[in-house]
Amino acid sequence: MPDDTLDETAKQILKAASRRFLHYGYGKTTMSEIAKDCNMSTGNLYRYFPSKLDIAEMFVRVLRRDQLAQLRDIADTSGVTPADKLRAFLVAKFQLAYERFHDKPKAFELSSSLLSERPKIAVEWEEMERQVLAGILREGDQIDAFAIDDPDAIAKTLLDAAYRFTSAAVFHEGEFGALEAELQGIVDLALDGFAWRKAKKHQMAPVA
Amino acid sequence: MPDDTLDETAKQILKAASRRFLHYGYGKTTMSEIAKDCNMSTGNLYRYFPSKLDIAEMFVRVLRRDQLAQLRDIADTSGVTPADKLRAFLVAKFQLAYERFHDKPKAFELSSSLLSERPKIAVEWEEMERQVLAGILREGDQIDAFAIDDPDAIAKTLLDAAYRFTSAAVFHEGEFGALEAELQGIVDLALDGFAWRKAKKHQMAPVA
DNA sequence: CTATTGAACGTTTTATATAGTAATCAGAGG
DNA sequence: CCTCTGATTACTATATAAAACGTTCAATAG
Repeated sequence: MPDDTLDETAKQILKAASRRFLHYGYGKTTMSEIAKDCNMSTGNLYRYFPSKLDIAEMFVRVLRRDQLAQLRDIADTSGVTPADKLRAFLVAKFQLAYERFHDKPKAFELSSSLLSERPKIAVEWEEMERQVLAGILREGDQIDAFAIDDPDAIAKTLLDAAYRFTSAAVFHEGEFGALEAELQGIVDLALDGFAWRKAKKHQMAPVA
Repeated sequence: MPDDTLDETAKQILKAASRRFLHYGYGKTTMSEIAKDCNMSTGNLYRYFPSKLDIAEMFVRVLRRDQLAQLRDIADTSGVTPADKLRAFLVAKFQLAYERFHDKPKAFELSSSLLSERPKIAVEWEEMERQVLAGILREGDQIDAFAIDDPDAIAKTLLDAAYRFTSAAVFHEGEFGALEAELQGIVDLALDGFAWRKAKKHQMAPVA
């Protein structure tokens, strides 16, 4: 959504700002540089964005929209078991956090600056990602792969359990492969937990 | 161990420093203040501790020794199922981290300062705690409550899964009760995972 | 010889002055 | 009217000077 409701001038500003944000970082990019890149005055920038931070927010929103789309793709792929989707979802989320921290330091700095000033945005994203994960769980319940009462609560639990590997705020030390293996250990255990709950449900049903 | 190998003068220094660390924080405590409290010169402090940071390290070691003892007590209690021990262990670890962050800001600052300069100490403590948890798992395996191949690896997985709630480095927002409930959700799922593995093992055994 | 001192040293932290920046707004241009 | 400007303002960050700090060590005391 973010991109499309903007007029041409706003897009131009966003593009110029994005280039500088990625190259020099948020703190080292000035409004007058952005204005100069667009051949306009600093004052005019404020006709299109309320503040510098709002330009950054729009930029990060675009990035995150793409990442969320990636996670949705995983959830919507047909011919994959819910268990594999769950696994793929968490590994992809880990991979995104890992890359952001290790390979894209400027984007990481930008995200950090933004989220420290606008914490609600993080909550909003977490909520959206949780819904995608809850969708996978719900599908698993319907297909009878899992037995899940409250998909949203379980999604929260899974995200908590994977937090160490999926939160960009946590420092990721160690090799990618080693960290991924540890995450897989968590996923394995969770899937076995689901298997047990499913078995228990089927066993109980006739009794009740 | 830390406390006992020290002579009287060193204990006196440690005591004076501890009082100031807890009251004013590590950064706002100076070596000359500690010296004055002990009626000695700054230079003499260095006959008993190599540096200010080493005084802090000794102080925190004493704190942590008590906390580790608390966790060992949980593991060594008789008449409690391994599952309940596991739960109690993780909840206690969460509670310690929560208190350190919320109720003892100076101790938290001290820990942070120390661990940023001496990261190996954190690794050392994690290792010790993991061994205690692995002991609980091993007991569970022997009693046949769990089916666990590699207790140490599984302990690592559990600590990873609980990381969000047990790492002092992670900002704990929200009420204690709500956070504990989320942690319990993780423990529940993990225990169900163990139950499944146990069931699977018994089912497989006759076949092989 | 051992235990202690306190001035001296190099570094870090803090206080202050300076420069630069984000955001505003009265007015120019179309 | 509506769009845009750039000098102005209040604030923030950077650079510089001053104070404080951790640490050392030659000298002193017992």
